[in-house]
Amino acid sequence: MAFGNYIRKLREEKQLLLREVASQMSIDTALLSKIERGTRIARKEQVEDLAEALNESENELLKLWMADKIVKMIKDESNSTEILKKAEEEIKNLTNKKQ
Amino acid sequence: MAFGNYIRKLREEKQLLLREVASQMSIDTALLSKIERGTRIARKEQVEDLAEALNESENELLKLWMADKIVKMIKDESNSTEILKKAEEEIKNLTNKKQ
DNA sequence: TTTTGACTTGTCAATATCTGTCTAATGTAA
DNA sequence: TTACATTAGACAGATATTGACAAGTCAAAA
Repeated sequence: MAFGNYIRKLREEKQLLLREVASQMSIDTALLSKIERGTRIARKEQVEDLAEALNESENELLKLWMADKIVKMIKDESNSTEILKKAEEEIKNLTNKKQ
Repeated sequence: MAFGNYIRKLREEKQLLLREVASQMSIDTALLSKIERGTRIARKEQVEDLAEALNESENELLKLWMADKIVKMIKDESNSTEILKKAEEEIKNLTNKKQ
């Protein structure tokens, strides 16, 4: 499930209004609406604020948010899976080198 | 191998100079130098030009270039592998839905 | 039906980031 | 030294992102 849909679901489960959450995040309801609908990408600090406002794990939300950004980036490529595989491979190499 | 290192290797194997390749790409040598060293990210058209100038597969270079962008994005995250896994999962869902 | 409240959309100015080039510096081989 | 390849830093212009506002839709209540 895309990041936006996910946080909308969370918000609705907790029966919070856009304006309540947006206010806690110090942003306009319009902006939060767009984030939930996926027409705007949240900034990292906003994801952190969201975790706070929704009482959810910041790490987990950040993870979904980043995954979402990756998906947006490559979803229209025919070889998106290969791209991810290559990225994974590179990451593995990096972490080995780091040690 | 990171995108920049890779195209540098290709260029050196073919014994081409920065200024030769850069000229074919219609950019400054300084810019190509930075791209090869990874301090600047190439634009998509530049990758296409590179494929042409180096006589390499455009698709393959684009794939490596995108993978590189993903790596740059998440390499400092402790859970980078999880992020990739999540992205892969989402991509899978998307392609199923599309049909 | 009007009103109300939640949400959505389009637009805009301000800001931030990116882009490519220029110049000067560094490295290196003859 | 000289000549040439490459790199670093700084800059202006181009492009993208940001958040807010105002006006819109929609459904339920009055």
